[in-house]
Amino acid sequence: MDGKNMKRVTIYSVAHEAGVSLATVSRVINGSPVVREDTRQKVQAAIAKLDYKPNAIAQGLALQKTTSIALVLPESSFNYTGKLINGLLNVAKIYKYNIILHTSTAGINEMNEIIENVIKSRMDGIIVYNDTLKSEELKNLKNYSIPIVYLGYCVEGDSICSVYVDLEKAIYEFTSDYLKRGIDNIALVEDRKNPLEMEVLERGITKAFKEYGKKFGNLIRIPSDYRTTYSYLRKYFSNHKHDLVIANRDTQAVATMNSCMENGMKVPEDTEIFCMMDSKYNDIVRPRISSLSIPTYDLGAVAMRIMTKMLNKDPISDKSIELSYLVSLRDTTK
Amino acid sequence: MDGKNMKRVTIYSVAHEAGVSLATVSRVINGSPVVREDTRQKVQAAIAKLDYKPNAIAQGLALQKTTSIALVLPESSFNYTGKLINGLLNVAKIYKYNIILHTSTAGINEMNEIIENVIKSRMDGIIVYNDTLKSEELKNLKNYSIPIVYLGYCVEGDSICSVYVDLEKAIYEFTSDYLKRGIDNIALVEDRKNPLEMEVLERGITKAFKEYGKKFGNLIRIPSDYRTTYSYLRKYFSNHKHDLVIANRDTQAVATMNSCMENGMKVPEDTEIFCMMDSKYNDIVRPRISSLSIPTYDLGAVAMRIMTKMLNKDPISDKSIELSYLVSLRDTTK
DNA sequence: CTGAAAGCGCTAACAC
DNA sequence: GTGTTAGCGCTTTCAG
Repeated sequence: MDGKNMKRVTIYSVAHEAGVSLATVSRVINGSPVVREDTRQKVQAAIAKLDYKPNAIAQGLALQKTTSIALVLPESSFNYTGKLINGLLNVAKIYKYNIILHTSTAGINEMNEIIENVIKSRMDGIIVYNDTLKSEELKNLKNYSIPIVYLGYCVEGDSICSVYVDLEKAIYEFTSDYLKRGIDNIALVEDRKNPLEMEVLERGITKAFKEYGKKFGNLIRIPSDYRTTYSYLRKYFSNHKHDLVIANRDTQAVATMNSCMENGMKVPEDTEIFCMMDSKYNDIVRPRISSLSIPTYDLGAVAMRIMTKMLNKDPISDKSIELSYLVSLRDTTK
Repeated sequence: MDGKNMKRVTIYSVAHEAGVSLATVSRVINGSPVVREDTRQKVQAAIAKLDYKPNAIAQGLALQKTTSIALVLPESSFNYTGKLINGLLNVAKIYKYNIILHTSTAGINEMNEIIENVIKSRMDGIIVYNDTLKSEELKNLKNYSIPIVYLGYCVEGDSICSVYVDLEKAIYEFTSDYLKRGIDNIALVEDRKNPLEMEVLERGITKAFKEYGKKFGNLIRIPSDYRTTYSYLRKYFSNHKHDLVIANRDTQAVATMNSCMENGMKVPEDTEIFCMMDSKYNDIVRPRISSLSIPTYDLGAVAMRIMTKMLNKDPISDKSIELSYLVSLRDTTK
């Protein structure tokens, strides 16, 4: 078959080839039960012969739906959203949905651009991860009454569902356990790239301290003139010492660990280290860093599944789904 | 504005609101220079008033193009394709192209499914990373004369361009340098997940050995009954020793390092370690692993740019673009 | 069970 | 300059 000079093969070509009307062809394409068996055969033969592929664009126009959904992620987040994407894609594949990938840079106002695009392209839905979407933009999106699945936080709303892990509870429980044992020299390393997540973590840890009649004061802020977390921590730990240091991402946890060790501290004997967001590297690096294990794959898979439900207008028992976490204690915990 | 019960706003609505014909509205949307300034104003006012967004699907139908291109990656590859995606997405954004993300599992024959989808959705082009696409499938794709950009290897063809780094040359040069110094106890760790890449590496290293009148024989195969590379290497290095061990991905390099050290070898004194595919973790892990630095971001960016050229039918000076690499020597090299 | 025809929203000749 | 009209490829009443 020579694609180059070939006339486009449309539903008309098939209809003509099979000697039926295009309506009939449409019926067999869509598996309508009314068409007689022998005509179905004829049509299918014609389809095969011409190698006909229904034009999804035209179908989209006629049906007012695109079976495409937009996925918006923070730029450069693939190190920790990789499994999420796999989960999402795998169930999207099952339901025949296409995923259009967008990334947004924190701070830069390109989210509205993305929304514009999503509306113009008539996406059936949009899945947004984390703090990529500010509430004003969210409101903007609501005007178009497009189904939204929010990943990472619990967000309530009309055509919004969310799938998340309660990080506030996680860090609250984790630190409470230390406080109970009288250990309160606990520090939290700032993650400059995820301000919203930081807020959540700080809230959780503060709550734990308050319950024990104490005040949390060891948020290690990384000054903006330091390019990397490591370069600052290296200095910080030369004259600071904590019993437990909690970091958000694996890179920050490793940076913490390296900084401590290079300043002569023993891990975990002198300071324990804990990482909020697990990654495969936590198992690989020595000593292996203890961390929270979050079902990232499931986050994506569940998000996509609930999206299909919204699109099918299926009843949704729970508009916000909380997934549970595990604590994986490894070498950086006593 | 109440999206729910609002009538769809189309080009007709705008035309009516502005008191012009839909052709005129179409002209101002597409920035045609012929329309008079005051009517343009009228139309734009109407567009703003109605919050009209052109339907990209209808445009796609009329223009026979979707401004969408498919990106096919190996499943679970996001750890090392993350920057590539960022590069791709950033230039796609500039040219207003949407990226539809697909993943394919090695071995499983789902590539044809993806191709089917790509054709049905009338993607303008397809960008494929690495060994995701076998030659038979590639031939299949050629029937549809859809522009293809192949990432990772040099592939020649009619409507095919490729962007790649010559890994064979890289490993050839790197090992040659050792051989020149008389060091020939060099081993290569198998990467079960990237068979095609392994072939390339083996070819390069074998060539280097041959040029020095030697034979390369230290390919460390990971038996299939071992779940992880590490679990096997752990055992392997209890009775093997090499001067230099080369691994493909960072995880394998770290696994190698851990295995060596846990078997009492000193790195790099006893054995040096080198990693073919750089990642940010190589800088973080201690000792820091020496590696090849590949311009992953550029791979994506260049691929997308050349794709736009193909789509614009711009003249393309070079259908296959080789990007250069750097060797980053860190702590695992003497 | 099948066909005819209207419509999905937009573009692009072609008139005026 | 602007309007008219014929597609783009498909779905879906509505007849028969």
